Amino acid sequence: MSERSEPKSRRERPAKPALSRGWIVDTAVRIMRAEGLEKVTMRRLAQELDTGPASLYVYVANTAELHAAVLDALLGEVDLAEEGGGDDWRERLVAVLTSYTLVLFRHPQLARSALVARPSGDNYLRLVDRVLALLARGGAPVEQVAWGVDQLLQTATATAAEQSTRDQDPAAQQEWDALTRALHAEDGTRHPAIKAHMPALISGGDRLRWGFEVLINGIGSTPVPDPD
Amino acid sequence: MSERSEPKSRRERPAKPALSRGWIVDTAVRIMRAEGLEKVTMRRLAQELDTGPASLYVYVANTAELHAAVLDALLGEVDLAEEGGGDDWRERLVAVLTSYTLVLFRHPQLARSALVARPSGDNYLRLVDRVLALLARGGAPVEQVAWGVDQLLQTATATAAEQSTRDQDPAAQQEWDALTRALHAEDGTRHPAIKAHMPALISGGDRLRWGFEVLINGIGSTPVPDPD
DNA sequence: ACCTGAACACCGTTCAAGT
DNA sequence: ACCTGAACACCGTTCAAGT
Repeated sequence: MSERSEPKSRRERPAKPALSRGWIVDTAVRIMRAEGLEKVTMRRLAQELDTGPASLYVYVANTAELHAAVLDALLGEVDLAEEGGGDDWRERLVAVLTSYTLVLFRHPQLARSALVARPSGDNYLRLVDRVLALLARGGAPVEQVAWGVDQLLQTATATAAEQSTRDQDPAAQQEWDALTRALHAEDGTRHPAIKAHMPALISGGDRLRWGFEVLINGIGSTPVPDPD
Repeated sequence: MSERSEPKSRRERPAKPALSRGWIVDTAVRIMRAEGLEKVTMRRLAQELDTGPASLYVYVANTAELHAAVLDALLGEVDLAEEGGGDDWRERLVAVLTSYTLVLFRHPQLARSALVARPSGDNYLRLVDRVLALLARGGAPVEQVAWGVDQLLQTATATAAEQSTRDQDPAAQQEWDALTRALHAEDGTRHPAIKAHMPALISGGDRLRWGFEVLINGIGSTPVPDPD
């Protein structure tokens, strides 16, 4: 009874919480999970938080910074493969990188923003530290390990950015279809090498894993250039 | 005299050319060179072509397709290293990949759109064919060569996408500064591996070349997985 | 077939004014 | 210090109507 008589405005949105960076980012993550990153706009976010867009600028510098914060929050889901399994560093390393890639896969457009504005948050640092440690177990020189981590994470991010948008965006799917059609139509007069490599050029298979292994092998066997 | 008496409208924009896909793309390239890809919008382009935005949709499906067309036009600038130099396939391959990366570097935001909507135009096919042919000279199995090309071009594209926006976008620069600061501040308690690899983690040097060499070595020595 | 004006449904960001 | 309404300066895309 007394509940029924409460003012309507108090019951609709129970105790609108005070604005804060944390609350803003949490809300942004929620919108992204439900509707995708493209809906995480300042205006939409403000609407969700029951305020005007200008209010958000007290806590967030701009849209890019907001997206970076959302990304770091998500990196908490990456499995660092710290327990279980054998002690094969290669297997563990591939597992961590695959986990990272899958997280980005699940949240499509985020991978693209990761390529541009590299995260510098806690979760990203943990990931970098872990990949460094595993790679170092292979016995490669420190310079190669240090530069290699960059390459490994970049490949993972780029792969996710490429694939993920393809799944969502029909236009990107069309572009890919156009490319495979162009490759299939190749008669070998203008592009003999494409013709010669043709079945494999398009074939599936575990390219992600192969890509990581290529890098791990290459990193271990390629000295960094003499700085002179 | 007779010139002076010509109607003003005829002299301002001499013989406004008929709309066509080719003319639209050329104009888009011009705007991009002068002011950057972010200014290549349907509305701005229409304004430049002296028409309304709706008219463009007769020739171009959407903004993404327009950007893809601009990208392929630009790939004409890539040096395929077809003459001169020794006949060291590795050197030539690195030269082609570097040229591709530099073209994307010069036209920042384009690299990002290349990652998402892969070009399927003439110039892209020529590039793929050339990289395939050079890589094949190394004697690696066809499957490894075919899958390797993807990896090489992806790394080049991703590197350009990463670096390039950093140069332009002050926000991206800030993110990078934040990351290097975070790495420097590392005391080793939470992230021992970062601490251990610290000088090299941030050092300069020819990372682009090293990255290509890592891939070339890895591609040659890593068999593709058994498909079973 | 090609072209267009006008509209729909949005954006990010700033700034003067309020509490 | 924090918050806001309102404005500025844009977007992509569609559609009915014209030529």
